[in-house]
Amino acid sequence: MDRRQRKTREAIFDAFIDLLSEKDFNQITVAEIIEKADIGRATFYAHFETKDYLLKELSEELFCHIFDSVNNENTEHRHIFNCNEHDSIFLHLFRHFEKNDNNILKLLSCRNNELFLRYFKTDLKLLIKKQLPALNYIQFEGLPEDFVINHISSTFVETVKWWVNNGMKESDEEINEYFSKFLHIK
Amino acid sequence: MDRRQRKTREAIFDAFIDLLSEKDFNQITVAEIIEKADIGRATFYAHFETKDYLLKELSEELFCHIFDSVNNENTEHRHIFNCNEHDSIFLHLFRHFEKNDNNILKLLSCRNNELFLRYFKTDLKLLIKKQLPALNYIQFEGLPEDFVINHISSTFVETVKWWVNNGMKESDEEINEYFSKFLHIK
DNA sequence: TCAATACCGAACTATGTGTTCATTATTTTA
DNA sequence: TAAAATAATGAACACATAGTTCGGTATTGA
Repeated sequence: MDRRQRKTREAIFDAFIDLLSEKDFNQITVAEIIEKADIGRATFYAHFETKDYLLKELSEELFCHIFDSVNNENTEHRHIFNCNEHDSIFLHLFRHFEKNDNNILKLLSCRNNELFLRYFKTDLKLLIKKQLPALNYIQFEGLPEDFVINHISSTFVETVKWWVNNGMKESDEEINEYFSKFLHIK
Repeated sequence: MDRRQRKTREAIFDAFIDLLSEKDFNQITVAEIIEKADIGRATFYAHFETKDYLLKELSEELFCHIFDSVNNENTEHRHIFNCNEHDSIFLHLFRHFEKNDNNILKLLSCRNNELFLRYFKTDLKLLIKKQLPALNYIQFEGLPEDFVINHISSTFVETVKWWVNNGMKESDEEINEYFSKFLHIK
């Protein structure tokens, strides 16, 4: 990818994230984005068809390495996040969030960002579906699998939202305990 | 209220509900609403400041009697819905939904209607908060009350959404069983 | 060096929002 | 039932935002 393209793309993402933490997605205009990113109007539309696609691509970029790190879990990763192979994927995710190494938290917690949350849940469900056999959800036996996955995913997202919106006073282990209590695991 | 006002208001609500089951809230224009409702533009704005307020007032109207019937539960109500005083409030709500006596189901299940769901959850939380002592949530002891209430409310909404979007094949008792399994009650 | 291409910027069309106001129709009340 | 009050009409209006177009300029990669 051309360096100019990379720079422009990055500038748009940065401006957009800034604006998203200030106001609702629907209230953000393209004019504001390009002004903050300091690029031309035509340039914006050369990169993103609409504001919706911008959010979609930003989401994918943000989710990419956080989900990948859980999927392709390896020794290096476990060392960085100080966890062992028996920790649940959810604790891994909470750890990632607490480290706040990217802008994902800012977006997960801001008001009126349901579209972003929907994208997050979609990816999270795929992850849960893959890991489902590893988790012992005997207490949900008899319920349709997609129903259970949706429940776990929703509960996780709601837990993160509550956590962030309450100032993240709890540690990653604590909030994982809370979450586990809801799902009755371990 | 003037009969003309009532008629106009009703026409707007009906047109709006129709459009909401066709497309996203954000994609609906005032022009479409007034065309379907067959009223003038100025009339619309005489009734509702914005499209957002329209949704808010519609929501309140729809929620009003469903939540009231649970709150001011009496013999007549129990007779109509064939339930006894020990049934949980959630079973009551599932019963209401299965009867589908108003348009609430249409709106709860349609895509991209997060604003409506947020209003619903807000009212539902108040109801749950009131009923919380009656329910025995010992398994959630140690967790902040608002966190627990949010969890119950979210789980209920997700259950209803899944139920409706899967064709409501389950009976009200069955879906209430599913829901109870998630919350580990009874 | 040079061809490709990304950016610029300004103008333009199109669409939707919300307001205004004089006129007409309906309802309320005295 | 007549008069006053109120609601609806419809068309025009100003305004904001979206998304496009295009000739000129700057940057890049080979």
